[in-house]
Amino acid sequence: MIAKVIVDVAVNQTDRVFDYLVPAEFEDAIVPGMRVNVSFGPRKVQGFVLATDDHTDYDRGKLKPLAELIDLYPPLTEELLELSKWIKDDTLSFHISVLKSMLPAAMRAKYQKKLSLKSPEILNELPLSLQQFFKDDKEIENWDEWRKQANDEDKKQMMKAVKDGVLSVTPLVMTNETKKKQMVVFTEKTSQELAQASETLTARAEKQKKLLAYFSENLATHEKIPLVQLLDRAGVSRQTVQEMVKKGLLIKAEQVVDRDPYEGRTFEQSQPLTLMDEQQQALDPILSSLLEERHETFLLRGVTGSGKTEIYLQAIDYALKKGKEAIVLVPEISLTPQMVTRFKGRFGSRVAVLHSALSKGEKYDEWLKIREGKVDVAVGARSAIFAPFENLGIVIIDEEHETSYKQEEVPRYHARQVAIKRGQFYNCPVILGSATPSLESYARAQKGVYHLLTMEKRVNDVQMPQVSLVDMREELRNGNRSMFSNQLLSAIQDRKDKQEQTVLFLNRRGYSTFIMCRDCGYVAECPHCDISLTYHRSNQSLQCHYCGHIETIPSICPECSSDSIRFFGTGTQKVEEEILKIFPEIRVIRMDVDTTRRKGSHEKLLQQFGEGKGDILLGTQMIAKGLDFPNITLVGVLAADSMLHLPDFRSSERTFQLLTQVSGRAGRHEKTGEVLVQTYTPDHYSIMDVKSHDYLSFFDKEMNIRKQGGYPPYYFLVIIHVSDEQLDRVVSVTEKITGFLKNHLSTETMIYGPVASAIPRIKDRYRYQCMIKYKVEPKLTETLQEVIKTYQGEMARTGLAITIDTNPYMML
DNA sequence: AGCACGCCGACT
DNA sequence: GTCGGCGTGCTC
Repeated sequence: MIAKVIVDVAVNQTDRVFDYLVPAEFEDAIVPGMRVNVSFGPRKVQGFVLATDDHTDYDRGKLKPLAELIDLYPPLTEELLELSKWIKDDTLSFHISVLKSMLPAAMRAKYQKKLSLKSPEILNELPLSLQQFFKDDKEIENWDEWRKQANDEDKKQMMKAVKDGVLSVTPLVMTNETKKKQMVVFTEKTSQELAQASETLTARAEKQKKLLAYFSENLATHEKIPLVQLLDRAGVSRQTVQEMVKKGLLIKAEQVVDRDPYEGRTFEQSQPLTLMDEQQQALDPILSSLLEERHETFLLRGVTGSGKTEIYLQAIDYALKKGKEAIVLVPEISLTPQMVTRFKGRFGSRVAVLHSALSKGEKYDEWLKIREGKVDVAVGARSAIFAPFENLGIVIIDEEHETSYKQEEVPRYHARQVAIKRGQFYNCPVILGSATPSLESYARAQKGVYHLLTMEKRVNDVQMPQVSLVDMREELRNGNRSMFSNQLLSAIQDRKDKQEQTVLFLNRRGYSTFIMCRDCGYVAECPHCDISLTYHRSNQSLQCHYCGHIETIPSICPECSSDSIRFFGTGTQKVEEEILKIFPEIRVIRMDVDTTRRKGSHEKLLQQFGEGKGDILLGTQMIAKGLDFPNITLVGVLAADSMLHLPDFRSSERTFQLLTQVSGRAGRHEKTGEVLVQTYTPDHYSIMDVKSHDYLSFFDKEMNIRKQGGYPPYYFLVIIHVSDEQLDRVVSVTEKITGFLKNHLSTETMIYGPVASAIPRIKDRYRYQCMIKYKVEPKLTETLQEVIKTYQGEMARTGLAITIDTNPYMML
C-alpha cells in the first residue's frame, strides 16, 4: 500500500504529494487525514496522509516506508482534506500551511533538536566549561533555544564538540496535545478493612486516622478523589497521604481530566422566546432549507436589537433535533461572555467554545470534544470554521461584515467563503447575519445569489436611538478646543443626574498619540519604518507599532532645540483624565488593550459596568459590539471620522458599520437611547446615513463610488506585496511582475503599479505593491503561480519577499 | 527549509 | 596538498 503524503516543509518545491510505502503493520490502521512521521531526505518531518492506494508514478524500489502513525484517529476528515485543496488554490498557499491551520495550535508539529553526549564515559573529552551541561546523564533539550541564550564561547565550544563527534544532535518532532492530568487517590479496601487498619495505628498517628476516617465515611471503595481536593477536605498533608500509600491502604494514580474552561459556572437554562412576525418570517425559509437539506446562503440583515441571535438559536435547535451539528462564528472581540452565555444557556454542555482567550491546551480539549462527537455546537472565532464535524446541519456567521473573518496570515482565507464551501458539501444552510452587511454580501443578495432576509424592527418595538451629529468645526469656531463638545458634556451630566449609564467610544484606528514640535513641526519617527512613533504613557517612552523600536521622550526638539515639543492625538487614558478633570465624581470604567490584557479582565470590567459600578464605559473597538445593558441611554462617539481618511477603499464602509454598531448600544430596552456623534465631516454620507439609520441609502451611494473606482463588489482584487532591504530591487522586481501580469492577463483586467505601499518602509525593508482588478480571469491562479515560481529562488537565497493576497482586506 | 554535493581561494 | 566558502539541486 502507498500513502500520499504532504510533508511539513512549506516551500514551493515540496508543495506536492510524496509517496511512501505503508508498512504492513499500519495497513489496517492508516486513514486519510492522519498525521505521520516520515523521513524526508536526511531528516524527519511530520506529514498528512491525503490518500492511500496501490499506485505510484515514482520508482517503487526507491520508496521509503513511513516511519510511524501519529494519530489513532484522523484529526482531519475527508471533507476537510478536500476543503484544504480548494483553500490552497484559492489563496495560493502551500497545502501544508492550510492543513496545519485546520488543527488547533497544540496539534501542530514542533521541531527541536536535542543535544546529548555520545556515550557517558567520554564526558571528560568535553571542555571543562561544558561538562556541567551533560554530567549525570543531562542533555540539552532544545538546542536552538539554548543557543539563543548561551554566550559565544560556550556556543563555539559546543559546535566544535558536535563536529568532533563527542556530542550528538537528535532531531525531534513533537506536539503538545497533552490532556491535563491530575493526581487522584482511591482505596481498594472496604470501610471495615480501613477501620481495622486504623485501630492498628499508634495513638500518635492522629492525622492518619483522620484520613482513613474521611475515606470510610465519604468515599466508596474505588471511588477516586483528586489529591488537592482530598488534602483540603480531609485537612491532612501530602506526607500523611504518602504514608498511607506506602502502607498499601490508599492508592495514588494519575488521571486524565477534561479541562472545561467554563467549569464551575452555571448557565441559567433559557427557553426559546416567542418570535415577532418579522423574526418568524426570517426564520421560516431557513427552517425549510434545513428540512429539505438544501444548501442556501441567507443574508440576514436585521437592525441592532432586532433579535438576530434568537433566530440563530432556534435554527440551531431545529438542526440539532434533526441530529445535525452547528457552527457559529462570532468576531474575535465580540466573543463576549454575553454571547457565550446565550449559547451555553440554550444548549448547555452540547456547546464547545473556541475562544481566543483560552490556552492552547484548553482549545485543544474543546476541539477534541467536537472531533469525538461529544458536542454538537461549536461557537468560536474565525478558525472555528474548521470545526471537524461530520454531519454539519447549519453554519452561522454573526456580524458577517467583520474584517476579522479574513485571516491576515497565510493561508489568507476568508471564513465566509469557507463556510459556503462547507455548506455546499453538507447541503445545509449558511446564515450571514449583520445589521450592516458588507457591500459584497448585500450586492450578492440583491442579485439573488444569497437569499435576503430583512428585519427592520427592534424586538418589543423598542425605538431606534436618536442620533445627533455634533459639528466639531463649529465647536472650534466657538472657542471649544477640548475633545468634548458642550452638547456631549451636558448629556453626560444629565445621565449622571438620572443615574443612567453612558458609553464613550474612541476610535483609535488611524489615530494615535504622536509627538510633535510646535515650533518647527518635527514629528518623532521610527528610524526603521516610515511611520511616526506612538507615545506610551505607562513607561514614558516612544514606541513603533510596527517593529517595536523604543526610545525615550526628548525634552527638547532634536531638530531645532525648542522646548515646545508636545503630544498630539488622543488615547483612552487621556480621555479618562480629561473627563475626571471635568467631572471629578464620575466613575469611569476604561476598556482598552491595557486594561483587558489579563485573562478574564474583559469579562470582569463588563460585569462591573453591568452592576452599575461605573457611570461611563470608555473604550475602543471592543465595546462596539454585543454589549446589551438596559441602563445605557447615551452613546458618545468622540471622533467619528478618524478612520474615514485612511488609504483604504473600505474606510467609508467601516465608518458606517462601526458607528451603526456603537449606536446600537443605546436604549435597547425600555429607556430610549441617545447617540451623539462628534465629527469634523458631518455631511459625509457614511455619517449622515448613520443618523437616519438608513443602510440602503448608504449601500446605494457606496456602490456608486465602488463602481466608479473599480472596486469590489464590481471587481475582484489581488494585491502583490514586494519587500526587500534594497529599494532599487523592490522597484525593479515589482516592475517586472507588473509587466508580466500585463502580458499574461486579459485586456479587460486592470493592473496598477508598481506603487509604494501606504507605509513604504517597515523594519528597514522597503515595500512596494501591485494591484490587479478583474471581473473574469480564468488564468489568474496559473499566472500568479508563475510569478511565485519565477522568484522562488531569489526569495530563498536573499531577503526578497513576495506575498500575494487574493481579496485583500488590509490595504496598508 | 535543511542538507549534501561540488567547485574555486587562503592556509597548516 | 587541504579546509572551507556558499551556489545548485534534491527530498518519495
